[in-house]
Amino acid sequence: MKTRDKILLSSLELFNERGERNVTTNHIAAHLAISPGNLYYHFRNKSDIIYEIFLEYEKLVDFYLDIPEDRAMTLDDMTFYLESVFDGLWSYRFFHRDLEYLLDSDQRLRQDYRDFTNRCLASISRIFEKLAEAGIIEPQEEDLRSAMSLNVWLVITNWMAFLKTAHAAEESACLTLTELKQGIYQVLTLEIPYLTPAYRERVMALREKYRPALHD
Amino acid sequence: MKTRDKILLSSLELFNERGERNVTTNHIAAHLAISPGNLYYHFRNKSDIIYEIFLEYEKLVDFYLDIPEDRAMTLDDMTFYLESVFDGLWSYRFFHRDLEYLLDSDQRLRQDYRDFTNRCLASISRIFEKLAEAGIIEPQEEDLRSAMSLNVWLVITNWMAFLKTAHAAEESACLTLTELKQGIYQVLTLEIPYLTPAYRERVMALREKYRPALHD
DNA sequence: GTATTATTAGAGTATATACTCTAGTGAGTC
DNA sequence: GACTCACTAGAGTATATACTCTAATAATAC
Repeated sequence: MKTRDKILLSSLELFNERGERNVTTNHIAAHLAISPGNLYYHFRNKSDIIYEIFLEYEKLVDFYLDIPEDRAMTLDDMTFYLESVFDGLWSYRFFHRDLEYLLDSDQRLRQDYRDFTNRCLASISRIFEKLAEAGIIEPQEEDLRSAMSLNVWLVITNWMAFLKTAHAAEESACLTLTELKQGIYQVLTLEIPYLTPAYRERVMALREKYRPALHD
Repeated sequence: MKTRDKILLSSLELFNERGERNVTTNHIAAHLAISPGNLYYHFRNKSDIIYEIFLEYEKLVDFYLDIPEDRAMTLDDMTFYLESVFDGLWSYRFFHRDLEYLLDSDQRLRQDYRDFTNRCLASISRIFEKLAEAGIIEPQEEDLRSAMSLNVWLVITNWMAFLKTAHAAEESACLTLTELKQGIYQVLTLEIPYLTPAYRERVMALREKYRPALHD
């Protein structure tokens, strides 16, 4: 594997584990057993590394949230979207943690992230629309749909932060993908009142699968 | 005013303006035109300053979320809770921005914040319960009520972070209390499906007051 | 082979950061 | 006037951080 790619991979790993704030370029170089000079040969600065990682993240989520327009939406589709988005969130979890600081340090990233958010919100809204077309949820006015989409986005992107702060121990590492996916339970909670009678039972059963084991 | 109090006040001001990460103890001292030594005479370290500010924040929110048990809840009460909580969030807005890092650096704070969260969640849940007793919303099972409360908490505590990232310009300073209160619109969106016919119109009208002016 | 280019090591730098240490000052007490 | 004690100044320190510079080595092109 190319050094450049190894740097991106290690950076992501360290950022996720310890938080971007606690990971310096020297740490990254040391972790790879290369020199700082080498790292700076491949990247102009730390922001550039983060920016490239964001581009990967963006690509992944855009791929997941691609909505097929040639057919109706199924419950399986919805499950896939939820699972995928939380997978993506997990893989790039450092990103949302220090988001504000990152955006303040890199205007390119700020603009791109803004566009990214808007695309995600549009996708979520489109998913709601197609779920309604498929008779899974009741159709809603556009106003309500976009406000709901925004709430879904808020719950999704901040679920992990909540989990981390709710944990008693400092070992942030003990957070698991399974726990993260309890976020799906929270998202489905938002949908409950809008479910059609035909699908209510099935969605509730799906939701039950993600119920937190023990609310500590 | 005592130097100690001035330090707390200036710290809060600078933290809110620039973010805790961008404010050093030297900055704080310089801003007050006192020496670093002076600052460290009053506080053992930066964490201690933050911890004391948290205690203030906690006290304020606990005060706001005190729920009178001797009478029924009104719509005005609900409006008061929402307005107050967003006011508190605004006054201590630096806190949620770097929350994870802050909790990692101070175990005392982690434990206290955890308890604080649980109290808030309990209050939100209790508010829902009393809103149901007052016939404003339909009563719900406890399970659903706590999941809903958690969603409300997520929307409230992360609304500002969302606003900051959605803004195109870097001037985070241009964020206003008015914009922040559009978060109330989002919270009320969560309640819509549960409103009783008797109150639906009134709550919807209330919600309309907080509607974002222009969804840019 | 030779020239060129891509890659790497590793020492080094300017600056910042949280925090310490010593030497006071000034207001009140007896 | 001597003493105490809360408070303050300001220089200083150890460490960290992002990043640079030079020189060397490996890979590739001709």
